Amino acid sequence: MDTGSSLQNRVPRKRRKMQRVTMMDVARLAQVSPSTVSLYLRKPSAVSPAAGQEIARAISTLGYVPNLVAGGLAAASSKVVSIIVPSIRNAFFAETVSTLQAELAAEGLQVILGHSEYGEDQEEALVRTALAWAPAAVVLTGLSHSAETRKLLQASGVPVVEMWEIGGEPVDMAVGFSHPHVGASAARHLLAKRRRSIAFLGARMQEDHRAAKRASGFAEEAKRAAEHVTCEVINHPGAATVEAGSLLLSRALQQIPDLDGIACSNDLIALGALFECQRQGIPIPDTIAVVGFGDLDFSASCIPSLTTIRPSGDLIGKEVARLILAGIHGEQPAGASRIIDTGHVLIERRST
Amino acid sequence: MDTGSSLQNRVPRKRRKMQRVTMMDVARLAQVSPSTVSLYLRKPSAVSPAAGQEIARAISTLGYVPNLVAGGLAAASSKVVSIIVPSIRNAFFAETVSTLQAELAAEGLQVILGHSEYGEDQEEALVRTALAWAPAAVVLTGLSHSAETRKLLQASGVPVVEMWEIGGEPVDMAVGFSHPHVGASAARHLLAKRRRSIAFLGARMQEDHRAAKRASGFAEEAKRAAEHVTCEVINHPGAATVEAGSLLLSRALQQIPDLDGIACSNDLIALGALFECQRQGIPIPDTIAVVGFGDLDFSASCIPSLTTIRPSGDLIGKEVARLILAGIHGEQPAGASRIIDTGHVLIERRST
DNA sequence: TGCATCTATCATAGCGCTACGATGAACTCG
DNA sequence: CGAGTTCATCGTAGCGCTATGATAGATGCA
Repeated sequence: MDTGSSLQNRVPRKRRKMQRVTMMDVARLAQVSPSTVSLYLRKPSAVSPAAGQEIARAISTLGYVPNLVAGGLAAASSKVVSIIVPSIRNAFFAETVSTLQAELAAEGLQVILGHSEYGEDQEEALVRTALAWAPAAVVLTGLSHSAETRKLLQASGVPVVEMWEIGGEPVDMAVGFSHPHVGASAARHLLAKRRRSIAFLGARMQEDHRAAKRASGFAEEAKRAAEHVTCEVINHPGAATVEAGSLLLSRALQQIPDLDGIACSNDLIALGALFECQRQGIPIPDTIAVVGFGDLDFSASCIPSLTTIRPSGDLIGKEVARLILAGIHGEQPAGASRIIDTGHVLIERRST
Repeated sequence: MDTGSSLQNRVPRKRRKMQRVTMMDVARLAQVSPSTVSLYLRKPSAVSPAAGQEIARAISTLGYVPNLVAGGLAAASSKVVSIIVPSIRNAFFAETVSTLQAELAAEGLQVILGHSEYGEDQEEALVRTALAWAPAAVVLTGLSHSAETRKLLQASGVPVVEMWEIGGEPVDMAVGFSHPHVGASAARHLLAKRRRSIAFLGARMQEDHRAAKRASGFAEEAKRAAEHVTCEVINHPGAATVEAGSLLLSRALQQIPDLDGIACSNDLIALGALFECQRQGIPIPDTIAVVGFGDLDFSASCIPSLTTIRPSGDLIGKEVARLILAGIHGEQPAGASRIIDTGHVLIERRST
């Protein structure tokens, strides 16, 4: 209708706000074209020092902040890595996410976080929105996912790293360790300490498949290793907390009166068991030996100090970052190098 | 040069890959225009049931995943909330972030995470990249930021929530509690228990301003409350761990031989102190009363159970989410309602 | 001096989507 | 029965940036 009349040469005819300082503004002030500014931002060496200085000055004068959303769209790859963990409240994953975030941030990558709460459907929804960001990579926890999740990921063509578990076929890449082996290590250690009535105390194993695998590795090793060994697996349906550990120990004592060794699926549970023994006056390790998992903050300092299996969430984070960065820099890991075993270490302390 | 000759009607003349299933593809298959698809995605009720069904079918046939990067650019507001915490390894922040993530995810908002590691410069860099995503909101920890950070945030016009601290002037909104008050509560509790030689055990207080404020609130209350009260603040330069707690307790005993009460800036430190007392055969609370902070997982179950101050990271997360969502839905909180005091609760248990 | 080779810079076409305004068709009602 | 209203749908101009190829100048070499 109106052709943009009157005084203002810039009638706000169309579209939204135009507050933001854009690359155009910087270019105008620095007396260069927008492309040069863009080039300077991505590859400063390709721009003459004079122009570069001018641009830098303009950027700081205007307080320009590049719009990564626009950049991501134009470049068809946003500088984002999507991480999906069961829960960040879990110290294991907190450690991994923390390390991963730090490593990726150093390369200018942002971390987008999601919590699946151990639910496959929830994970699927998270993967869906994750992919909607055209991420540089997607990081998942474990190897168990819904069929739809796998399909989505495969179809997207985005690099995928599954962490904290190996021993199955990953969608793309995997960094972690074998959970059955962890369980087996714990069992072997207890058997070596001449324990014959042992139990695995776990929590939420109906959902936490990895904990369940540690339990079955434990049970199988116990069965294989020797005759006249009693072995039970006891599950607490709620979260893995110190309180759950106390409950589980009481329950184990009811089921196995001559209990002399336990492995816990988590150091929090082990700590709860320690406390419960102290309450009941059961000497550790004399009567019951305790092996934990996780080597958490308190495990070296508690009384008695806790024998535990350290999976190294830190190392997992570092390796995941390495794989992702390698992928971004063009190297396509193939074959066996797509699966990295970070192993586990049994740290013997006073509780066994 | 070449005009796009030969067999292929779609020579890859210009630009990048065009693999992705776009809204155009969906529109084509569903026999509607792209705008209708977009409308359907954002407001299904505005589209006729017939067209909607057709579109839904097309989406699932093609496995279409909308590109939020493009959407964010077009709408000038990406569906992202940037959260910057000192460290996710800290159980407090893990809890808050977890809750916040869950609440925001329910409204279709993604969380982008950054760790400042208690560094103001690092925080500034994080804020800069955070703003580069044109986020729907930015969430920071605490009220202490570099001048440049504040300027950046103010200039951006993005809603900002500072959490885990109130008692100063926020950039925009704040949700948290008063740290000096927490310290004072701890001091009052110890004094009420007739303790007269008390100490505050903290870690990393040169960087963790909030812990430092708890300490000074503690010291001031002790000074104010009564004469002939000895009060020391002892700092461990490293991270707040159980081990640091043991060290700090030993140090406190050296400095104050007749020590009879301590407040710890963190339950991990308190647990370390508990363990150290147990090792040295010091009865708790008879000889030394212990107050913690955080009400962590183990605090109710340890021996003796820990008197502690609960700040409720959960509640903070919920309130932050509420503020953000209100802002997105157009309500602009003003005045006092921009600052929410979540308070703190002292939970008395066996350690005092 | 003439022509090929660099180098620094630029113009421009999208990236995939949303929001705006417009267009008909269907419906209402005096 | 025609003017006004509502409703579903559409066409299209950007959002701010990057990547591509083009264009001048500067330089090299015969």
